[in-house]
Amino acid sequence: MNLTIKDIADLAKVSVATVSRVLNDSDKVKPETKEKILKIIRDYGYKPDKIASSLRKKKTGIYGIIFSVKGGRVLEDTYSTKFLKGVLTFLSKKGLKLIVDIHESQDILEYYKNIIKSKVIDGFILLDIRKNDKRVELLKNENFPFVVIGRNDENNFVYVDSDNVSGAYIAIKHLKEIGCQKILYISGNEGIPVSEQRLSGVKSAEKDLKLRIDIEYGDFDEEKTIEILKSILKRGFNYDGVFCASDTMAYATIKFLRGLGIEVPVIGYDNIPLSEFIELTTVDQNIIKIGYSAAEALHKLANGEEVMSLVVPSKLVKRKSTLSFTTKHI
Amino acid sequence: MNLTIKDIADLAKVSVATVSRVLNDSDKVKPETKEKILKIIRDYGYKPDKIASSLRKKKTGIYGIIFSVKGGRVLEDTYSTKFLKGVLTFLSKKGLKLIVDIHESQDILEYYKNIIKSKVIDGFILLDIRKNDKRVELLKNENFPFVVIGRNDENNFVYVDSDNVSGAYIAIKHLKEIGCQKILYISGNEGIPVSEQRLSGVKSAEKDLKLRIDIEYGDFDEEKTIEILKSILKRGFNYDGVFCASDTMAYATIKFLRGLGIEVPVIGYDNIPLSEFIELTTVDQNIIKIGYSAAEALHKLANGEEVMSLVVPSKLVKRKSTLSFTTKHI
DNA sequence: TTGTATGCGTTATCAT
DNA sequence: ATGATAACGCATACAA
Repeated sequence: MNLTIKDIADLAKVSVATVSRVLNDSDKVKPETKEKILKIIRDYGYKPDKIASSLRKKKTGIYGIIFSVKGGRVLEDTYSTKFLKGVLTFLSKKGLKLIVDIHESQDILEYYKNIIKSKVIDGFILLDIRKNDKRVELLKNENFPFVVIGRNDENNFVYVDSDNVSGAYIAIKHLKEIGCQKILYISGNEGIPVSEQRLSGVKSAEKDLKLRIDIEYGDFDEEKTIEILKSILKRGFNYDGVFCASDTMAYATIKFLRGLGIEVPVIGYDNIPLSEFIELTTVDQNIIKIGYSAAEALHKLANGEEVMSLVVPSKLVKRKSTLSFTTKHI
Repeated sequence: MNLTIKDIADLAKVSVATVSRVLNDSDKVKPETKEKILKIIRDYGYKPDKIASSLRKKKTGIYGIIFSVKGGRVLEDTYSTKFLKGVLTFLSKKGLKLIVDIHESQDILEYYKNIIKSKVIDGFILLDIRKNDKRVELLKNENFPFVVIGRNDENNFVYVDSDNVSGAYIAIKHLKEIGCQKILYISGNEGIPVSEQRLSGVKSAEKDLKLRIDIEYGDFDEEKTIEILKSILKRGFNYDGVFCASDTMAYATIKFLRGLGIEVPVIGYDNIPLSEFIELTTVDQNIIKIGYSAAEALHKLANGEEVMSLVVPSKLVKRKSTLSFTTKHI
C-alpha cells in the first residue's frame, strides 16, 4: 500500500493542507513543523502522486513532440537524436518529462487536437514547420503553448532556428581564407526557407569578400548534384572551391570530381556522421543547443513568461576536404 | 472553456455514469442512448480528460524509458533511434504514449523510485541491463511492470533480446559458403553476455561446418582490434576470412589489412550506417522489431497478461566486403 | 501559522 | 439500462 498525503498528515499530526504547503514550499509554514513533516516524508519515502497533483494544478510538467512518419523527420537520423538529447538535457534538469510520439501524416490536426484535449501535456515542440502550417493555426486558436523549430514566412510564433545565413557565410569565408576566388555554390531546393537563408549568407559573403560565386539549384541530394556537375563540365569546370547546401551533396561532389581527376576544396552543411569519416569540412548547426533552447523556451512559455525567438549560431568544422589545400593555395 | 463529461451528460439528458459507460464502451447501455451520446460527443468535439481518468483508473497509458547519459546507450547512436521507432510504432497504434528520459548514472535507483511513486507511467523498458542489476530488484520488489532489452545471467524477468547466437552463426556460414576455411574471429569483451552469445554461435558453426576458427578477444573498438592484428601478423597472417563482433572492429580490420596489401573477406556486426557506406557485409539485429516487441510485451504485462521472453532473429546483410571474393574462392 | 472544506474530471459501486 | 454518489490524491480559498 502506498502512502498518501493524508497518511503523512496523520503521522505528523497536522492537516493535509500543511503537508501540501511544505510539498510546494509555500512560505507560510513554521520552520519547525516544516522540518518535522520533511523528516517524516523522508523516513517513509513518500512521493506525491503526480497525476492527482496534475489534475488539481491543471499542469503535468510533461511536454510533447510528434515525429511525422512520412515526409518529415522520421526519428531515424542523427538530427532527431541530437535534438532530443538537447531537449531532454534541459527538461531532466528541471524534473520535467517529455512524451515522444510518432504519427502518420494524414489526420495530423485531429491528432494534435486529441492530445491537447486529453490534458496530458503542457506544450508542444513543432518540427518540420511549413508555410501556412495548420498546426500553428490550431495551437494559437486553442491558446496552447508551443515552440517551433525553424521558421516559415509568417513567424507569428516563438521559434528556435539555426542561423543558416551566418552558417553559409562562414563557409564561404573559409574558402576565401584558403585562397579560393571563383566558387561554385550548389544550393538546396529553391523556395524553401533553409535554402533561401543559406543562399542569402552565400550572397552577402560574395559581396563582403569580393568573390565570384556561381549559384546552382540542387535538391539536397546526390543525384541532382551530379546532374548539375555534369552540365557544368560540358562548358568546363573552372572553380577553385565548392560549397554545398548539404553534406550529402558535398560527398557526391567530391566523389564525382575525384573520378574525373579534379581535386578542389569542398565544404558541406550539417556535419552528418559520414562527414567525419570522409573528413569533410562542414557547417555544424549545434542541434543539441537548438533542442535545449527550444525546451527552455517552451517551459517559460507554458509558465506565462515572455519569450523571444532565438537563432542559434553554427560553427565551421574544418577538416581535410579544405585543409589539405591550404598549402597549395598559399 | 472546455467541456467535461458533466456537460455532455446534461446535453444528452442522461447521467455522467451513462456517458462514462459509452466512453469506455461498457456493454450495459441501450444502443439508442449510446448513439445519441456519441453524436453529441462528436458534435461538440468532446475528449475526456486523461489525467482525471488516470487518477481514477490508476493507469495512464504512458510507458517510460530512461537513457543513461554515461556508460550506457547515450541516445546518440542509431541503435537508440531505431529502437525508439519500433517502440513508438507499437504504442502509437494502440493510442499509448512514451515518456523518454535521460539521467546521469549516479542515483539511478532513486530516480526510478521517484518515477514509480509519481504514478505517471504504467511500466518501464530497461536498457543496458547488467549482472545483478539493481533496477530489476527494485522493480520486482515494487511489483512494477517492466521489460528488459537484452539478458543477464539471472533472467528472472521478461526480456526481448537479439539472437546473437544465430546471428554469429549465419555470418560464419556465409564465410564458409564463399569458400573460407580458416577463419579469424575477433570477439568483444570477455565476460559480457553479448560477447559470449556471439562467440557461442561462432563455436557451434565451427563444429557444424567443420571449419578451423581462431578466437581473439577484443573490446568492440578499433584500437584493440589493430593491436590484435599486429600481434597476429608477427607470426604470419594465414586466415582466409575474418569475422568481427562489431562493425567498428570490422572497419578497423579492413583498413589495417588493406594498408598491408592483404585483402580478405570480412564480416561485421550491427549494421551501423557506416557499413552501408563502406559496403561491409554485416549482421543486422532488426532493432526496430526488438523495440516493437518490447513495447508489446510491456503493454501486455502491464495489463496482467502472461508474457514470454523473446529472442529476435538477425539477418545477414551481404555486401562487397565478402561478395567481391565469391569469384576468387570458387 | 494552521485547519476545514471544496473541487479538479473521471470511474466504480450500489441502488433503482 | 440508468442514476446518484463516493471515491482517486492533491491544492487552494477561506476560516480560524
